[in-house]
Amino acid sequence: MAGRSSTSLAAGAKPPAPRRTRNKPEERHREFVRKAVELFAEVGFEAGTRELAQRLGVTQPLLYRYFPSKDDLIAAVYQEIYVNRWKPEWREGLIDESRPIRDRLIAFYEDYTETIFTPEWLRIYLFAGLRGVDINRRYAATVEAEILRPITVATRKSFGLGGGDPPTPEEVELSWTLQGGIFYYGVREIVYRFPMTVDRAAMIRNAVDTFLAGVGSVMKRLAERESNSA
Amino acid sequence: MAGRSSTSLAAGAKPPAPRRTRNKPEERHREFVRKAVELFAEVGFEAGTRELAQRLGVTQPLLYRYFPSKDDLIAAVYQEIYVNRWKPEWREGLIDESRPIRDRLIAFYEDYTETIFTPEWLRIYLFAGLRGVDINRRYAATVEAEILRPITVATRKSFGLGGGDPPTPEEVELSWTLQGGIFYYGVREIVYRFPMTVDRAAMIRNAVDTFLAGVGSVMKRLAERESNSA
DNA sequence: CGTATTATTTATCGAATGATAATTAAAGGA
DNA sequence: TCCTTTAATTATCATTCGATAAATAATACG
Repeated sequence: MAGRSSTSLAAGAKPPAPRRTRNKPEERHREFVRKAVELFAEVGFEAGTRELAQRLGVTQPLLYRYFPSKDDLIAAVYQEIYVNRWKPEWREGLIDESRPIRDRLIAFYEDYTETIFTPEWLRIYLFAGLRGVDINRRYAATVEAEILRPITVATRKSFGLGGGDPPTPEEVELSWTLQGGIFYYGVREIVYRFPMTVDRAAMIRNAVDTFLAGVGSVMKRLAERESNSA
Repeated sequence: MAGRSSTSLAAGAKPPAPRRTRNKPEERHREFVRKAVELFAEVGFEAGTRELAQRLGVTQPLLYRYFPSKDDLIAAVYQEIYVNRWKPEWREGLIDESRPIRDRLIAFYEDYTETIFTPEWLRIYLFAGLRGVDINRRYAATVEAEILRPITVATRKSFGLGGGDPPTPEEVELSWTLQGGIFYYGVREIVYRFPMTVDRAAMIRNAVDTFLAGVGSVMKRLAERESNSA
């Protein structure tokens, strides 16, 4: 709430009394990034710096005191969303062999979707991917390493298949299909505002159950082909 | 090939001899749309009309003789991609009960992904969804009606479950998960340029097999719950 | 209280944007 | 061949954009 007032002044002739409150740089920095996340999620990265300044109740050149360029501001937005909101406990929960695989998967996807199924997360993610590939490629690499490989290994173990060796690309791709299916539910709901007829929890449960009920036979076939060719 | 020449003139001082070839409006229209698809896929809809004109070897105001505004040009691009490239035979193939469900699904997804797994299709689709929701919502509604409901019905039949009545939302959502999983493979490959380790055909085969091997038990559970609550 | 620091403002630049009006010249028909 | 039509051009306007320089005033500190 630092710096309320804005445009709702009686539409007189004179400039609206330049309110000038002096804030700590750290707080301003955080405030700027937070509002930038909001604005970029709505409009995209073409959103003007003037629009952002107006929403902050601040003049436009002030932004350039905190961020050397608009691209630096965008970089801070990426950091905020895709680094700060990542939870290491996701991986930890998935490799916790004391719980059934089904519980682990459902618990993970319920928490994960709670984090990413927001307009801010999803829309900025899509904007980023269309602007340049590095952010999304790096994020996808992290997801594969920290989420999908653990899921693949845990699933394979649950079917009594070899647990030690690293999962094959084709096995990991099976987990990607589950991940993508759930992800796309969020895109339809949040980004495309498609009228959803099944609630999120039921979707996750059914997707995970279909995956676990079906992936065993495919993994077995892949394992046999692997051992035959070896 | 109407109007070659462009910027590769000897970098003299004088204007590059205004080449003025007169073309039929219909051809120009198609040519403009085709190049607009190309440009918008690369840069997004913020791409300048001057850039487009330059790529066409034409002056910028000429665009406004064929399209009253940039938004009309964008609308023509949507028409070209999401209407003209839709194949009614997709639905026909999926409801063809003379072939096994597995063959139908694999054949459909191989042909469908061949159509949509291009930078033009995918990137413009994502751009469109971030610009406004109507295009994508309408497309998703078409996919659900023409593709996913047939898939759901055919799958249910293949498990000996009731074939007549319309599929429940939860059943359709199961097919959406498959659709989304495959769709997201294309986004990773084409848009994010993620290094793919499994080729498209294998991915489709494994995704469909996992779906068919797993969806039966979930559909049966849904059917039982349905009949119990009735 | 008075002075130094710096957060914030005002003013402005240059480039790029979508769009319009007026002008020019290529093609088709008599 | 001339004349009508209209495709395509040149010239230009009003906005908006990211960014910079200089002026101003709120705070911290002595």
